[in-house]
Amino acid sequence: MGATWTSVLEFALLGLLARRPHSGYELRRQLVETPLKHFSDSPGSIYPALRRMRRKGLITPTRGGAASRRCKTLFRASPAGRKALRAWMTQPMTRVDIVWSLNEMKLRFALSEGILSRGEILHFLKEFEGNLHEHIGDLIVYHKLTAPGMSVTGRLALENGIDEFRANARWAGRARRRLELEKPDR
Amino acid sequence: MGATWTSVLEFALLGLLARRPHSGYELRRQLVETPLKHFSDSPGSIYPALRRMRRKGLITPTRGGAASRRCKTLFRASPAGRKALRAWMTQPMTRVDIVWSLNEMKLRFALSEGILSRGEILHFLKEFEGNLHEHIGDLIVYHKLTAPGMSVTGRLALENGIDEFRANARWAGRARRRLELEKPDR
DNA sequence: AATTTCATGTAACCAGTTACATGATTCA
DNA sequence: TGAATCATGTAACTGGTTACATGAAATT
Repeated sequence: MGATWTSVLEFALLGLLARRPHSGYELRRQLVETPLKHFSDSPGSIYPALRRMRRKGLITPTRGGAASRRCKTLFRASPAGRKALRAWMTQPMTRVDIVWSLNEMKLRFALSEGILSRGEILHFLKEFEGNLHEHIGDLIVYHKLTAPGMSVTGRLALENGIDEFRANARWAGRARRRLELEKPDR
Repeated sequence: MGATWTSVLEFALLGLLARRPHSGYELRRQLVETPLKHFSDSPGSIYPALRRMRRKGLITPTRGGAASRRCKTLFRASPAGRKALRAWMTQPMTRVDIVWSLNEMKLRFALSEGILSRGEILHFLKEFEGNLHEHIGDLIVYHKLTAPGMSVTGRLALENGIDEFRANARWAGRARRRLELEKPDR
């Protein structure tokens, strides 16, 4: 009871709505035009999600001034919505998240600017990198143990997974260093 | 009508059953213990999937000899199942698949040994690599065009995507070269 | 006037998740 | 005997997909 579940799609929408108000249509466009991190472009996912979020009090409808006579309903993140967004973004990351929710973790990062502090974003990257390295270590052990008995394509697929996680770890390191350099204070 | 849809999970199970008979429990274990490519370990996904596959004639129950008195029902891929598996694995790959079904493509590859010929597997890798390079090209263009207006974390997330696809492309090249070298004939 | 784009919905469906439930077999 | 593992199920739920449907505003 009371523990209202919020889906990843809802957080994605909430993240966009925390920056500035959007209509359902605009949100849909944003999601579709991003070449990464895919959600379906069908209205059948966005509009029901918006209704759910509204019921939960995460977003509130807004009148968009005289911007254009189209856009019937603009939404913005409510204070409760921002709070929920922050809570989602600052959840401690576990090994399980790396394996099962990698994309969700990346989404958290992608939307974090303006919501989290520089320090919190850096902390996220450190956690991300650490968990990735641990998981890569496990994968290498698993590879050593089981590769001999595997099919060649199975083994290659496993190596692909290791490569991918390594690319992520390297990226996290680079991203962290870049963030540490730029905006040196404040 | 007649166009029986088969989910990715079902193909994963079918791929395992094409190698050798398994019980539902064994399949579940196989899926869970693989550190990559995740499906849930709950019986609520495997057993209904097996029933669906059985209805479709993709698998047939088998008596596992006197291996052990446990395992009540072993399944194996039927000829129709093998045919469906081959058809799935040899589907031409599109750019869309790279973006929306990357994991499915990898699963196709991982299970392909013993089902596809060496030439077909190599062809898959070439298609994979080609599509990845095209997509990476698009992402770089998109990055150049939109990066200035993006948030730093958004831009970094996009770069993460590019890195990941690049890692996949490099892997595909290495895998292809390895397969071309070993087993030099036959 | 016709077409395209903007803009929002909803109804049906379905696979996968969660949780609950059961019973047999092996092991301590 | 009791616990852990093997082994298979099912009922309820839910979010996302597909497809259908509508209408207004802008563009041609």
